[in-house]
Amino acid sequence: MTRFTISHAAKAASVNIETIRFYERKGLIKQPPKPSKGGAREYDKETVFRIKFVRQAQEIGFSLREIGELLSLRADPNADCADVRSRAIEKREQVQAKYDQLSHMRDALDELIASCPGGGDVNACTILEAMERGLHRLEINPPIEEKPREGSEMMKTTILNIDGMHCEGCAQTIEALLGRVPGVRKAEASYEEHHARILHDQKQATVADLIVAIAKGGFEVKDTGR
Amino acid sequence: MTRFTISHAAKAASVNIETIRFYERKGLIKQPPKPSKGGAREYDKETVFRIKFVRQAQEIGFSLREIGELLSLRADPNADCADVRSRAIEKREQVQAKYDQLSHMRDALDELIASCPGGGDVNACTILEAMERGLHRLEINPPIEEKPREGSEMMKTTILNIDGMHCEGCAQTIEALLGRVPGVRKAEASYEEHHARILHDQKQATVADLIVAIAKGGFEVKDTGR
DNA sequence: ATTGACTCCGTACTATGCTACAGAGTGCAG
DNA sequence: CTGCACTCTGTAGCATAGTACGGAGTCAAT
Repeated sequence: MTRFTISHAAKAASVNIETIRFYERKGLIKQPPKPSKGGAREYDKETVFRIKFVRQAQEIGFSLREIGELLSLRADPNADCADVRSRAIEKREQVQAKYDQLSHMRDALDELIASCPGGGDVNACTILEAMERGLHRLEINPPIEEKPREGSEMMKTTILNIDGMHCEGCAQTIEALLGRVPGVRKAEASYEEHHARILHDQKQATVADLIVAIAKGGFEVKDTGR
Repeated sequence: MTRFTISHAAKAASVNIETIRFYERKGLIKQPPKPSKGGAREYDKETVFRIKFVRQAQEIGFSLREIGELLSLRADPNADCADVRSRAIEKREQVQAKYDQLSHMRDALDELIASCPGGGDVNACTILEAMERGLHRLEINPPIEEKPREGSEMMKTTILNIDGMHCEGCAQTIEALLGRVPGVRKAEASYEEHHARILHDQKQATVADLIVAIAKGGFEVKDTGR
Protein backbone atom coordinates (compact mmCIF):
# COMPACT_ATOMS: atom_id res chain seq x y z
CA MET A 1 0.00 0.00 0.00
CA THR A 2 1.39 3.32 -1.11
CA ARG A 3 2.35 5.70 1.70
CA PHE A 4 2.53 9.47 1.45
CA THR A 5 3.86 12.23 3.63
CA ILE A 6 1.40 15.06 4.07
CA SER A 7 3.00 17.11 1.33
CA HIS A 8 2.83 14.23 -1.13
CA ALA A 9 -0.78 13.54 -0.21
CA ALA A 10 -1.56 17.22 -0.74
CA LYS A 11 0.07 17.15 -4.15
CA ALA A 12 -1.70 13.92 -5.10
CA ALA A 13 -5.10 15.34 -4.16
CA SER A 14 -4.26 18.80 -5.59
CA VAL A 15 -4.93 20.64 -2.36
CA ASN A 16 -2.95 22.77 0.06
CA ILE A 17 -1.29 21.01 3.01
CA GLU A 18 -3.23 23.29 5.32
CA THR A 19 -6.45 22.10 3.73
CA ILE A 20 -5.65 18.54 4.76
CA ARG A 21 -5.05 19.64 8.33
CA PHE A 22 -8.26 21.64 8.20
CA TYR A 23 -10.24 18.58 7.06
CA GLU A 24 -8.66 16.59 9.87
CA ARG A 25 -9.84 19.15 12.41
CA LYS A 26 -13.31 19.02 10.84
CA GLY A 27 -13.32 15.22 11.13
CA LEU A 28 -13.72 14.64 7.40
CA ILE A 29 -10.55 12.58 7.30
CA LYS A 30 -8.81 10.94 10.19
CA GLN A 31 -5.32 12.03 11.12
CA PRO A 32 -3.02 9.03 10.76
CA PRO A 33 -1.17 8.18 14.00
CA LYS A 34 2.49 9.05 14.29
CA PRO A 35 4.48 5.94 13.38
CA SER A 36 6.00 4.25 16.44
CA LYS A 37 9.45 4.44 14.80
CA GLY A 38 9.05 8.23 14.87
CA GLY A 39 9.01 10.67 12.01
CA ALA A 40 6.20 12.09 9.93
CA ARG A 41 2.66 10.73 9.76
CA GLU A 42 1.92 8.43 6.84
CA TYR A 43 -1.09 9.00 4.63
CA ASP A 44 -2.47 6.14 2.51
CA LYS A 45 -4.13 6.35 -0.88
CA GLU A 46 -7.58 5.82 0.59
CA THR A 47 -7.20 9.08 2.45
CA VAL A 48 -6.07 10.81 -0.72
CA PHE A 49 -9.17 9.45 -2.45
CA ARG A 50 -11.28 10.75 0.43
CA ILE A 51 -9.84 14.22 0.01
CA LYS A 52 -10.52 14.14 -3.71
CA PHE A 53 -14.07 13.05 -3.00
CA VAL A 54 -14.53 16.03 -0.69
CA ARG A 55 -13.39 18.42 -3.43
CA GLN A 56 -15.62 16.79 -6.02
CA ALA A 57 -18.63 16.93 -3.75
CA GLN A 58 -17.96 20.59 -3.04
CA GLU A 59 -17.79 21.21 -6.77
CA ILE A 60 -21.40 20.06 -7.09
CA GLY A 61 -22.61 22.20 -4.25
CA PHE A 62 -22.37 20.14 -1.06
CA SER A 63 -21.16 21.82 2.11
CA LEU A 64 -18.52 20.20 4.28
CA ARG A 65 -21.22 19.21 6.77
CA GLU A 66 -23.19 17.47 4.04
CA ILE A 67 -20.06 15.80 2.73
CA GLY A 68 -19.41 14.50 6.24
CA GLU A 69 -22.88 12.98 6.15
CA LEU A 70 -22.16 11.34 2.80
CA LEU A 71 -18.89 9.91 4.05
CA SER A 72 -20.49 8.55 7.20
CA LEU A 73 -22.89 6.35 5.24
CA ARG A 74 -21.74 2.78 5.76
CA ALA A 75 -23.88 -0.11 4.65
CA ASP A 76 -22.22 -2.78 6.71
CA PRO A 77 -24.21 -5.38 8.60
CA ASN A 78 -23.22 -3.90 11.96
CA ALA A 79 -24.59 -0.47 11.19
CA ASP A 80 -28.24 0.34 11.66
CA CYS A 81 -29.48 -0.61 8.22
CA ALA A 82 -32.67 1.41 8.39
CA ASP A 83 -30.85 4.56 9.38
CA VAL A 84 -28.15 4.27 6.74
CA ARG A 85 -30.66 3.43 4.10
CA SER A 86 -32.94 6.34 4.82
CA ARG A 87 -30.04 8.79 4.98
CA ALA A 88 -28.69 7.45 1.69
CA ILE A 89 -32.10 7.80 0.08
CA GLU A 90 -32.34 11.36 1.31
CA LYS A 91 -28.94 12.14 -0.21
CA ARG A 92 -29.94 10.45 -3.41
CA GLU A 93 -32.93 12.74 -3.61
CA GLN A 94 -30.73 15.78 -3.05
CA VAL A 95 -28.41 14.60 -5.81
CA GLN A 96 -31.34 14.03 -8.13
CA ALA A 97 -32.69 17.53 -7.48
CA LYS A 98 -29.32 19.07 -8.34
CA TYR A 99 -29.14 16.84 -11.38
CA ASP A 100 -32.50 18.04 -12.70
CA GLN A 101 -31.50 21.61 -12.03
CA LEU A 102 -28.25 21.20 -13.94
CA SER A 103 -30.00 19.51 -16.80
CA HIS A 104 -32.38 22.45 -17.04
CA MET A 105 -29.53 24.94 -16.99
CA ARG A 106 -27.64 23.02 -19.63
CA ASP A 107 -30.67 23.12 -21.93
CA ALA A 108 -30.94 26.85 -21.32
CA LEU A 109 -27.28 27.36 -22.21
CA ASP A 110 -27.68 25.26 -25.34
CA GLU A 111 -30.56 27.42 -26.40
CA LEU A 112 -28.58 30.56 -25.67
CA ILE A 113 -25.59 29.31 -27.66
CA ALA A 114 -27.84 28.48 -30.59
CA SER A 115 -29.52 31.91 -30.42
CA CYS A 116 -26.47 34.02 -31.15
CA PRO A 117 -27.53 36.18 -32.90
CA GLY A 118 -30.73 34.83 -34.32
CA GLY A 119 -30.15 31.19 -35.15
CA GLY A 120 -31.98 29.87 -32.10
CA ASP A 121 -35.14 27.89 -31.79
CA VAL A 122 -37.15 30.52 -29.95
CA ASN A 123 -34.36 33.10 -29.93
CA ALA A 124 -33.86 33.54 -26.21
CA CYS A 125 -31.48 36.39 -25.51
CA THR A 126 -30.52 35.73 -21.90
CA ILE A 127 -30.15 32.67 -19.76
CA LEU A 128 -33.16 33.78 -17.73
CA GLU A 129 -35.37 33.82 -20.80
CA ALA A 130 -34.06 30.44 -21.84
CA MET A 131 -34.71 29.04 -18.36
CA GLU A 132 -38.19 30.52 -18.28
CA ARG A 133 -39.04 29.13 -21.67
CA GLY A 134 -37.85 25.75 -20.45
CA LEU A 135 -40.21 26.00 -17.50
CA HIS A 136 -42.99 27.08 -19.81
CA ARG A 137 -42.49 24.06 -22.04
CA LEU A 138 -42.69 21.89 -18.96
CA GLU A 139 -45.99 23.50 -18.06
CA ILE A 140 -47.43 22.99 -21.55
CA ASN A 141 -46.18 19.41 -21.77
CA PRO A 142 -45.92 18.21 -18.20
CA PRO A 143 -43.77 15.07 -18.11
CA ILE A 144 -46.11 13.48 -15.55
CA GLU A 145 -49.75 14.44 -15.48
CA GLU A 146 -50.98 15.98 -12.23
CA LYS A 147 -52.73 13.71 -9.80
CA PRO A 148 -56.35 14.70 -9.29
CA ARG A 149 -56.19 16.63 -6.03
CA GLU A 150 -59.88 17.41 -5.82
CA GLY A 151 -62.81 15.03 -5.58
CA SER A 152 -63.89 12.47 -3.05
CA GLU A 153 -61.37 10.22 -1.30
CA MET A 154 -61.06 6.58 -2.24
CA MET A 155 -59.39 4.97 0.74
CA LYS A 156 -58.22 1.42 0.34
CA THR A 157 -55.86 -0.99 2.04
CA THR A 158 -53.21 -2.59 -0.17
CA ILE A 159 -50.91 -5.41 0.87
CA LEU A 160 -47.60 -5.72 -0.95
CA ASN A 161 -45.21 -8.66 -0.62
CA ILE A 162 -41.65 -7.37 -0.52
CA ASP A 163 -38.27 -8.95 -1.13
CA GLY A 164 -35.03 -7.68 0.31
CA MET A 165 -35.84 -6.91 3.95
CA HIS A 166 -32.94 -8.08 6.11
CA CYS A 167 -33.90 -6.79 9.53
CA GLU A 168 -36.61 -5.06 11.48
CA GLY A 169 -34.92 -1.76 10.63
CA CYS A 170 -35.53 -2.33 6.93
CA ALA A 171 -39.21 -2.67 7.70
CA GLN A 172 -39.08 0.69 9.44
CA THR A 173 -37.34 2.16 6.41
CA ILE A 174 -40.16 0.95 4.20
CA GLU A 175 -42.73 2.48 6.52
CA ALA A 176 -40.87 5.78 6.37
CA LEU A 177 -40.66 5.65 2.57
CA LEU A 178 -44.35 4.89 2.24
CA GLY A 179 -45.29 7.53 4.78
CA ARG A 180 -43.76 10.18 2.56
CA VAL A 181 -45.97 9.35 -0.45
CA PRO A 182 -48.81 11.89 -0.65
CA GLY A 183 -52.12 10.15 -0.09
CA VAL A 184 -50.79 7.45 2.23
CA ARG A 185 -52.68 7.51 5.52
CA LYS A 186 -51.02 4.61 7.29
CA ALA A 187 -48.23 2.16 6.48
CA GLU A 188 -47.15 -0.95 8.40
CA ALA A 189 -44.30 -3.14 7.25
CA SER A 190 -43.40 -6.50 8.78
CA TYR A 191 -39.96 -8.06 8.52
CA GLU A 192 -41.17 -11.54 9.55
CA GLU A 193 -44.05 -11.60 7.11
CA HIS A 194 -42.10 -9.72 4.41
CA HIS A 195 -44.98 -7.56 3.45
CA ALA A 196 -46.44 -4.11 3.98
CA ARG A 197 -50.02 -3.09 4.60
CA ILE A 198 -50.86 0.40 3.35
CA LEU A 199 -54.01 2.47 3.84
CA HIS A 200 -54.06 5.01 1.04
CA ASP A 201 -56.29 7.22 -1.10
CA GLN A 202 -56.32 5.62 -4.53
CA LYS A 203 -56.95 8.98 -6.17
CA GLN A 204 -53.73 10.45 -4.78
CA ALA A 205 -51.50 7.44 -4.29
CA THR A 206 -51.85 4.63 -6.80
CA VAL A 207 -50.44 1.15 -6.18
CA ALA A 208 -47.79 2.02 -8.77
CA ASP A 209 -46.77 5.04 -6.65
CA LEU A 210 -46.34 2.76 -3.65
CA ILE A 211 -44.21 0.30 -5.60
CA VAL A 212 -42.01 3.10 -6.93
CA ALA A 213 -41.48 4.48 -3.41
CA ILE A 214 -40.44 1.05 -2.13
CA ALA A 215 -38.16 0.47 -5.11
CA LYS A 216 -36.37 3.74 -4.30
CA GLY A 217 -35.08 2.01 -1.19
CA GLY A 218 -33.70 -0.89 -3.20
CA PHE A 219 -36.42 -3.34 -2.15
CA GLU A 220 -38.47 -5.31 -4.62
CA VAL A 221 -42.21 -5.78 -4.64
CA LYS A 222 -42.96 -9.41 -5.49
CA ASP A 223 -46.71 -9.09 -5.85
CA THR A 224 -49.79 -7.49 -4.39
CA GLY A 225 -50.71 -9.92 -1.64
CA ARG A 226 -53.42 -12.45 -2.58
CA MET B 1 -46.92 43.65 -14.79
CA THR B 2 -46.97 42.56 -11.18
CA ARG B 3 -45.19 44.87 -8.76
CA PHE B 4 -43.71 43.92 -5.41
CA THR B 5 -42.33 45.83 -2.44
CA ILE B 6 -39.00 44.50 -1.27
CA SER B 7 -40.62 42.40 1.45
CA HIS B 8 -43.04 40.81 -1.02
CA ALA B 9 -40.24 40.14 -3.47
CA ALA B 10 -38.24 38.53 -0.66
CA LYS B 11 -41.18 36.34 0.27
CA ALA B 12 -41.85 35.40 -3.35
CA ALA B 13 -38.23 34.37 -3.88
CA SER B 14 -37.95 32.78 -0.41
CA VAL B 15 -35.00 34.87 0.69
CA ASN B 16 -34.27 37.41 3.38
CA ILE B 17 -34.83 41.10 2.55
CA GLU B 18 -31.19 41.71 3.42
CA THR B 19 -30.17 39.15 0.84
CA ILE B 20 -31.89 41.16 -1.88
CA ARG B 21 -30.05 44.29 -0.81
CA PHE B 22 -26.82 42.29 -0.70
CA TYR B 23 -27.35 41.06 -4.28
CA GLU B 24 -28.03 44.64 -5.35
CA ARG B 25 -24.73 45.76 -3.88
CA LYS B 26 -23.01 42.88 -5.67
CA GLY B 27 -24.61 43.92 -8.97
CA LEU B 28 -26.46 40.63 -9.45
CA ILE B 29 -29.79 42.42 -9.61
CA LYS B 30 -30.38 46.06 -10.32
CA GLN B 31 -31.97 48.22 -7.67
CA PRO B 32 -35.24 49.57 -9.06
CA PRO B 33 -35.35 53.40 -9.02
CA LYS B 34 -37.53 55.10 -6.44
CA PRO B 35 -40.87 55.89 -8.07
CA SER B 36 -41.24 59.60 -8.90
CA LYS B 37 -44.49 59.67 -6.92
CA GLY B 38 -42.45 58.74 -3.86
CA GLY B 39 -42.77 55.71 -1.65
CA ALA B 40 -41.03 52.35 -1.74
CA ARG B 41 -39.09 50.91 -4.68
CA GLU B 42 -41.07 48.56 -6.88
CA TYR B 43 -39.70 45.15 -7.81
CA ASP B 44 -41.04 43.31 -10.86
CA LYS B 45 -41.44 39.58 -11.33
CA GLU B 46 -38.41 39.40 -13.61
CA THR B 47 -36.25 40.49 -10.68
CA VAL B 48 -37.88 37.88 -8.47
CA PHE B 49 -37.10 35.26 -11.09
CA ARG B 50 -33.53 36.53 -11.21
CA ILE B 51 -33.18 36.08 -7.46
CA LYS B 52 -34.58 32.57 -7.67
CA PHE B 53 -32.12 31.81 -10.44
CA VAL B 54 -29.26 32.96 -8.23
CA ARG B 55 -30.37 30.58 -5.46
CA GLN B 56 -30.79 27.68 -7.85
CA ALA B 57 -27.40 28.25 -9.38
CA GLN B 58 -25.83 28.37 -5.92
CA GLU B 59 -27.54 25.10 -5.11
CA ILE B 60 -25.61 23.42 -7.90
CA GLY B 61 -22.30 24.85 -6.85
CA PHE B 62 -21.84 28.16 -8.64
CA SER B 63 -20.36 31.09 -6.74
CA LEU B 64 -21.96 34.53 -6.93
CA ARG B 65 -19.17 35.65 -9.26
CA GLU B 66 -19.89 32.77 -11.61
CA ILE B 67 -23.61 33.43 -11.41
CA GLY B 68 -22.93 37.03 -12.37
CA GLU B 69 -21.12 35.70 -15.42
CA LEU B 70 -24.08 33.49 -16.31
CA LEU B 71 -26.50 36.37 -15.94
CA SER B 72 -24.39 38.63 -18.09
CA LEU B 73 -24.62 36.31 -21.09
CA ARG B 74 -26.83 38.05 -23.61
CA ALA B 75 -27.15 36.75 -27.13
CA ASP B 76 -28.55 39.88 -28.69
CA PRO B 77 -27.29 41.16 -32.04
CA ASN B 78 -25.65 44.18 -30.41
CA ALA B 79 -23.49 42.14 -28.10
CA ASP B 80 -20.19 40.72 -29.23
CA CYS B 81 -21.44 37.41 -30.52
CA ALA B 82 -18.08 35.68 -30.39
CA ASP B 83 -17.49 36.64 -26.79
CA VAL B 84 -20.94 35.65 -25.57
CA ARG B 85 -20.80 32.40 -27.43
CA SER B 86 -17.45 31.35 -26.10
CA ARG B 87 -18.36 32.28 -22.54
CA ALA B 88 -21.63 30.36 -22.88
CA ILE B 89 -19.79 27.34 -24.21
CA GLU B 90 -17.36 27.51 -21.31
CA LYS B 91 -20.26 27.59 -18.85
CA ARG B 92 -21.93 24.74 -20.65
CA GLU B 93 -18.80 22.69 -20.18
CA GLN B 94 -18.70 23.52 -16.47
CA VAL B 95 -22.33 22.46 -16.18
CA GLN B 96 -21.62 19.24 -18.03
CA ALA B 97 -18.71 18.42 -15.73
CA LYS B 98 -20.89 18.88 -12.67
CA TYR B 99 -23.59 16.83 -14.33
CA ASP B 100 -21.24 13.90 -14.92
CA GLN B 101 -20.00 14.16 -11.36
CA LEU B 102 -23.53 14.08 -9.99
CA SER B 103 -24.46 11.18 -12.18
CA HIS B 104 -21.50 9.25 -10.84
CA MET B 105 -22.42 10.07 -7.26
CA ARG B 106 -26.03 9.06 -7.83
CA ASP B 107 -24.91 5.69 -9.14
CA ALA B 108 -22.69 5.28 -6.08
CA LEU B 109 -25.60 6.08 -3.76
CA ASP B 110 -27.84 3.65 -5.63
CA GLU B 111 -25.26 0.94 -5.14
CA LEU B 112 -24.92 1.81 -1.48
CA ILE B 113 -28.68 1.72 -0.96
CA ALA B 114 -28.88 -1.66 -2.64
CA SER B 115 -25.99 -3.01 -0.54
CA CYS B 116 -27.65 -2.72 2.84
CA PRO B 117 -26.79 -5.19 4.24
CA GLY B 118 -25.81 -7.59 1.53
CA GLY B 119 -28.24 -7.20 -1.33
CA GLY B 120 -25.97 -5.12 -3.53
CA ASP B 121 -24.39 -5.84 -6.83
CA VAL B 122 -20.80 -5.74 -5.63
CA ASN B 123 -21.69 -5.03 -2.00
CA ALA B 124 -19.94 -1.70 -1.52
CA CYS B 125 -20.06 -0.61 2.09
CA THR B 126 -19.22 3.07 1.81
CA ILE B 127 -19.82 5.74 -0.77
CA LEU B 128 -16.08 5.87 -1.41
CA GLU B 129 -15.99 2.20 -2.32
CA ALA B 130 -19.03 2.62 -4.53
CA MET B 131 -17.43 5.63 -6.24
CA GLU B 132 -14.15 3.80 -6.73
CA ARG B 133 -15.89 0.78 -8.18
CA GLY B 134 -17.69 3.10 -10.56
CA LEU B 135 -14.36 4.53 -11.69
CA HIS B 136 -12.98 1.04 -12.05
CA ARG B 137 -15.86 0.00 -14.27
CA LEU B 138 -15.16 3.04 -16.41
CA GLU B 139 -11.57 1.94 -16.75
CA ILE B 140 -12.51 -1.58 -17.76
CA ASN B 141 -15.17 -0.42 -20.22
CA PRO B 142 -14.08 3.02 -21.30
CA PRO B 143 -17.06 4.79 -22.91
CA ILE B 144 -14.84 6.29 -25.60
CA GLU B 145 -11.73 4.49 -26.73
CA GLU B 146 -8.47 6.40 -26.29
CA LYS B 147 -7.09 8.15 -29.30
CA PRO B 148 -3.71 6.73 -30.36
CA ARG B 149 -1.31 9.16 -28.76
CA GLU B 150 1.88 7.52 -29.98
CA GLY B 151 3.04 6.91 -33.52
CA SER B 152 3.96 9.15 -36.40
CA GLU B 153 2.04 12.31 -37.11
CA MET B 154 -0.29 12.54 -40.07
CA MET B 155 -0.73 16.24 -40.68
CA LYS B 156 -3.39 17.31 -43.13
CA THR B 157 -5.33 20.45 -44.02
CA THR B 158 -9.12 20.12 -44.00
CA ILE B 159 -11.55 22.75 -45.26
CA LEU B 160 -15.04 22.76 -43.78
CA ASN B 161 -17.93 24.83 -45.10
CA ILE B 162 -19.91 26.20 -42.19
CA ASP B 163 -23.41 27.58 -41.81
CA GLY B 164 -24.49 29.97 -39.08
CA MET B 165 -21.68 32.52 -38.94
CA HIS B 166 -23.23 35.96 -38.50
CA CYS B 167 -20.21 38.15 -37.97
CA GLU B 168 -16.44 38.21 -37.89
CA GLY B 169 -16.64 37.41 -34.17
CA CYS B 170 -18.35 34.10 -34.89
CA ALA B 171 -15.39 33.18 -37.09
CA GLN B 172 -13.09 33.91 -34.16
CA THR B 173 -15.26 31.70 -31.94
CA ILE B 174 -14.87 28.85 -34.38
CA GLU B 175 -11.12 29.32 -34.43
CA ALA B 176 -11.08 29.21 -30.63
CA LEU B 177 -13.23 26.08 -30.57
CA LEU B 178 -11.04 24.31 -33.08
CA GLY B 179 -7.87 25.45 -31.37
CA ARG B 180 -8.92 23.57 -28.24
CA VAL B 181 -9.21 20.20 -30.03
CA PRO B 182 -6.09 18.14 -29.29
CA GLY B 183 -4.18 17.57 -32.50
CA VAL B 184 -5.18 20.81 -34.18
CA ARG B 185 -2.08 22.77 -35.16
CA LYS B 186 -3.68 25.76 -36.85
CA ALA B 187 -7.25 26.92 -37.50
CA GLU B 188 -8.45 29.81 -39.65
CA ALA B 189 -12.12 30.65 -40.07
CA SER B 190 -13.49 33.19 -42.51
CA TYR B 191 -16.84 34.89 -42.09
CA GLU B 192 -16.98 36.09 -45.75
CA GLU B 193 -16.16 32.72 -47.19
CA HIS B 194 -18.12 30.81 -44.52
CA HIS B 195 -15.54 28.17 -44.12
CA ALA B 196 -12.65 27.11 -41.89
CA ARG B 197 -9.26 25.79 -42.87
CA ILE B 198 -7.70 23.48 -40.29
CA LEU B 199 -4.22 21.99 -40.13
CA HIS B 200 -4.47 18.91 -37.93
CA ASP B 201 -2.94 15.55 -37.11
CA GLN B 202 -5.40 12.97 -38.42
CA LYS B 203 -4.24 10.46 -35.83
CA GLN B 204 -5.25 12.73 -32.95
CA ALA B 205 -7.99 14.90 -34.42
CA THR B 206 -10.29 13.28 -36.95
CA VAL B 207 -12.56 15.29 -39.21
CA ALA B 208 -15.43 14.04 -37.05
CA ASP B 209 -13.73 15.58 -33.99
CA LEU B 210 -13.54 18.91 -35.79
CA ILE B 211 -17.20 18.80 -36.77
CA VAL B 212 -18.23 17.96 -33.21
CA ALA B 213 -16.20 20.87 -31.85
CA ILE B 214 -17.85 23.28 -34.29
CA ALA B 215 -21.30 21.88 -33.54
CA LYS B 216 -20.73 22.59 -29.83
CA GLY B 217 -20.87 26.26 -30.73
CA GLY B 218 -24.22 25.85 -32.48
CA PHE B 219 -22.78 26.13 -36.00
CA GLU B 220 -23.43 23.59 -38.69
CA VAL B 221 -20.90 22.01 -41.00
CA LYS B 222 -22.40 21.85 -44.49
CA ASP B 223 -19.69 19.77 -46.09
CA THR B 224 -15.97 19.24 -46.31
CA GLY B 225 -15.07 21.73 -49.02
CA ARG B 226 -14.05 19.95 -52.24
C1' DA C 1 -51.90 63.20 15.72
C1' DT C 2 -50.24 58.91 16.87
C1' DT C 3 -49.20 54.20 16.19
C1' DG C 4 -47.60 50.40 13.58
C1' DA C 5 -45.74 48.47 9.71
C1' DC C 6 -43.08 49.04 6.73
C1' DT C 7 -38.59 51.15 3.73
C1' DC C 8 -33.98 52.85 3.30
C1' DC C 9 -29.09 53.18 4.27
C1' DG C 10 -24.99 52.32 6.57
C1' DT C 11 -22.34 49.62 9.37
C1' DA C 12 -21.26 45.66 12.11
C1' DC C 13 -21.37 40.93 13.03
C1' DT C 14 -21.47 35.90 11.75
C1' DA C 15 -20.46 31.20 9.62
C1' DT C 16 -17.98 28.62 6.33
C1' DG C 17 -13.91 27.25 4.20
C1' DC C 18 -9.81 27.85 3.70
C1' DT C 19 -4.71 29.95 3.96
C1' DA C 20 -0.72 31.85 6.26
C1' DC C 21 2.57 32.04 9.59
C1' DA C 22 5.34 31.58 13.86
C1' DG C 23 8.03 28.68 16.51
C1' DA C 24 9.58 24.27 17.71
C1' DG C 25 11.06 19.75 16.36
C1' DT C 26 13.02 15.88 13.18
C1' DG C 27 15.73 13.44 9.78
C1' DC C 28 19.34 13.14 6.50
C1' DA C 29 23.00 14.99 3.06
C1' DG C 30 27.22 16.86 2.74
C1' DC D 1 27.75 19.15 13.09
C1' DT D 2 25.45 22.24 10.33
C1' DG D 3 22.13 23.36 7.05
C1' DC D 4 17.98 22.42 4.71
C1' DA D 5 13.70 20.61 3.94
C1' DC D 6 10.48 19.16 5.77
C1' DT D 7 6.65 18.21 9.92
C1' DC D 8 3.74 19.54 13.74
C1' DT D 9 0.83 22.59 16.59
C1' DG D 10 -1.49 26.56 17.49
C1' DT D 11 -3.27 30.80 16.32
C1' DA D 12 -4.39 34.49 13.21
C1' DG D 13 -6.06 36.35 8.94
C1' DC D 14 -8.89 36.28 4.69
C1' DA D 15 -12.73 35.84 1.11
C1' DT D 16 -17.38 34.68 0.39
C1' DA D 17 -22.11 34.97 1.45
C1' DG D 18 -25.01 36.38 4.01
C1' DT D 19 -27.63 38.40 8.51
C1' DA D 20 -28.63 41.79 12.05
C1' DC D 21 -29.42 46.14 13.69
C1' DG D 22 -29.69 51.15 14.64
C1' DG D 23 -31.73 55.28 13.27
C1' DA D 24 -34.27 57.95 10.16
C1' DG D 25 -38.04 58.36 7.02
C1' DT D 26 -42.84 57.26 4.89
C1' DC D 27 -47.43 55.81 4.54
C1' DA D 28 -52.06 54.31 6.01
C1' DA D 29 -55.37 53.35 9.44
C1' DT D 30 -57.35 54.48 13.81
